[in-house]
Amino acid sequence: MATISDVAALAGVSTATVSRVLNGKSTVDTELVSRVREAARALDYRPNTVARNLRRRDSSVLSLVISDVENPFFTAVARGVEDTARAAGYSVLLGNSDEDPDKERAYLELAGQAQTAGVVLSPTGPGTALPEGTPPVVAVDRPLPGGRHDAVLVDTRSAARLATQHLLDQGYQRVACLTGPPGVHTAEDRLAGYREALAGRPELVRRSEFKAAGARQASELLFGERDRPDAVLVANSAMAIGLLGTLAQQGLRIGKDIGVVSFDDVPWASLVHPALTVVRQPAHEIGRRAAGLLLDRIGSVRGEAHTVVLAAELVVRGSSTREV
Amino acid sequence: MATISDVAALAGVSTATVSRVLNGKSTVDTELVSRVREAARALDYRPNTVARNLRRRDSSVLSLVISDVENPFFTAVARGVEDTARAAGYSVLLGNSDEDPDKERAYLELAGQAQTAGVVLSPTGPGTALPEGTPPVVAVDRPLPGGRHDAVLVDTRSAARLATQHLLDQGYQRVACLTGPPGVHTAEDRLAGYREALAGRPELVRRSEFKAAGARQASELLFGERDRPDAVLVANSAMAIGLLGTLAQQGLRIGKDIGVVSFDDVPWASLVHPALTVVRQPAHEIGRRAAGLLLDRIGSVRGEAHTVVLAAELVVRGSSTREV
DNA sequence: GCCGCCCCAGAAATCGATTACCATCGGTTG
DNA sequence: CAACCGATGGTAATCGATTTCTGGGGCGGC
Repeated sequence: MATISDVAALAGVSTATVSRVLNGKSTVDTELVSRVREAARALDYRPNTVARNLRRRDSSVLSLVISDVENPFFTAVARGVEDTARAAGYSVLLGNSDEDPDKERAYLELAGQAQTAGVVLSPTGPGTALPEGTPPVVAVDRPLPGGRHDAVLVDTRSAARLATQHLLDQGYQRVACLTGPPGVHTAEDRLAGYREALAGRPELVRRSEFKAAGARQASELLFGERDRPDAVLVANSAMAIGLLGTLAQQGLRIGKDIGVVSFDDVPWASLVHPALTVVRQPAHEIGRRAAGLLLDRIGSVRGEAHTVVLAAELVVRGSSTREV
Repeated sequence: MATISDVAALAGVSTATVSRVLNGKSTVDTELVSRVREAARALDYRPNTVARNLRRRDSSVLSLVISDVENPFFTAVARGVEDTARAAGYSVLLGNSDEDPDKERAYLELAGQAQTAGVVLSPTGPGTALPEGTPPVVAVDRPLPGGRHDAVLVDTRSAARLATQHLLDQGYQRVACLTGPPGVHTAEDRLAGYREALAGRPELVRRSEFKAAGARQASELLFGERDRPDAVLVANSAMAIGLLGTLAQQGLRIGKDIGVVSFDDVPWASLVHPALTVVRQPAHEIGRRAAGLLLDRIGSVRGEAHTVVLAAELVVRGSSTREV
């Protein structure tokens, strides 16, 4: 790879001039400008971003650290982040923390040490701490403890309340909630909304990881018991897969014997029969807003932390409507 | 952030000694070792990886450039890459080319300029060229033109042939193939396998992007025509969503009126009714093998290009079996 | 005609690490 | 006893860019 010195030598100027021409920072004689451009083209010169970042002490790369790349919600968020970042001339480097605080920490360290300009982060849990030297952070989906950082969240509690209320309105009597691990903010929030809607009725709560396998196990236990629910609110799409597997195995007719509402409007939600009622979260917009906040923050470090809360939408389909 | 000079000053030694202690490259007096370690701890020192990479002219980061983060196949590949990379002490930076050659090129440039140690790439198409300065590359899913690079592929052609044969064996007469855009290797390969199985029977081929919307349109046209197929081989899971949507709309009973086999064993394949027959590709293993090859290549640049071809498996479920 | 100012471009410092090279010291060998 | 050797640690070069500093030349004002 050609370096800036090679270009300077070929053009017969100093490296300072080459840099000035290529960055357009200062006026340079047009004759020299064309000599430099010519030389750069001839050598197929590309600036070494490592050297540039070292000197400039920043870079035009955003880190995106998400808790599960295999979750369609987060990949949609990732798309949103990428779209606005690219529009602003930034690239996005994606790390998958896999809900593991150690991996998360490793990626955050990398984000700081590699001098990325900022981080969009979906924190694994309440224990998430930012290593020293971490650039500006915007939390998505879940807030960071301390509340000193920008965040883009969804009013998932209201959504859970409305979804539960909807099941009750449809005549389901005994609504269960299958939510995520204790301490995970979204899991607790959805549970809280569920409880609000129950308004004193007896609750029926099970927890598992935000994965299909865990939800499968949890729901098998739930439906193996005497006092079965006749409806379930399930906290994400992967868990819905586990739940629906169990229901099929048990021979329960969804929408009749059992009502189901899931979080996240995945593409296949309309393909199962009956189609799945879901809480649709504006995943793409979450990503776009988060990237927007982050770019603002990078532009000027000052200012209060902003928290944006977006609304979720209940999309009613067959899985929750009693076919009378 | 503390720098190596701060540590050196606090420990009363030179930066060279600090570096030697922290990298264990050379023997250093135990007294100095402990002073340095103490100082590093006291200052919460973390080496600046940008500076380190500049000097060492490499890094322990792998780039992963995939063509669609929202495609479960590629996210599973990504998990595989990440798993082996992390085990070897590497981090993974993920870029989403979104099947767009320009974005792909931008990420490849970044991979080279940021001095990542290597790239795992699913090329967007036959036009993919590697910019000068690109580190070692392993292609996944689709080969790179020229054949001078390592690759991990799937024998998707045989799989397509077997899948088509399976549909014919089940008594379907008029099997269509809904595949990806012209020139995309996997699209062509699957089409070729389909044609092999047809063995001269009249073919019925439609193409669209590897996305649900395109497949939906294409299949609406396909089923709007006079001479409809009675079975379809569809080239990926996103396209299957579009196809299944059309079939439901048309009131066709899957597995009876119409047989369906899709590529990619997504989690929801068993949840639709009837369950979807699929070609299961070993996505996670593809990622692991690709990262393995890449790490080998990074270790020693010499050697022939290796191409690993993995087998895919036909998983027969209800969507392709005539319920007699 | 002289002084000061501005503009431009080169020289050199800088970012923060690694590492080639050299100096010192204690001990061993011929 | 001189020459040598290995271990150790400091000095300074280096990676490849950006940016500050500096100096020379041209031009306007007095």
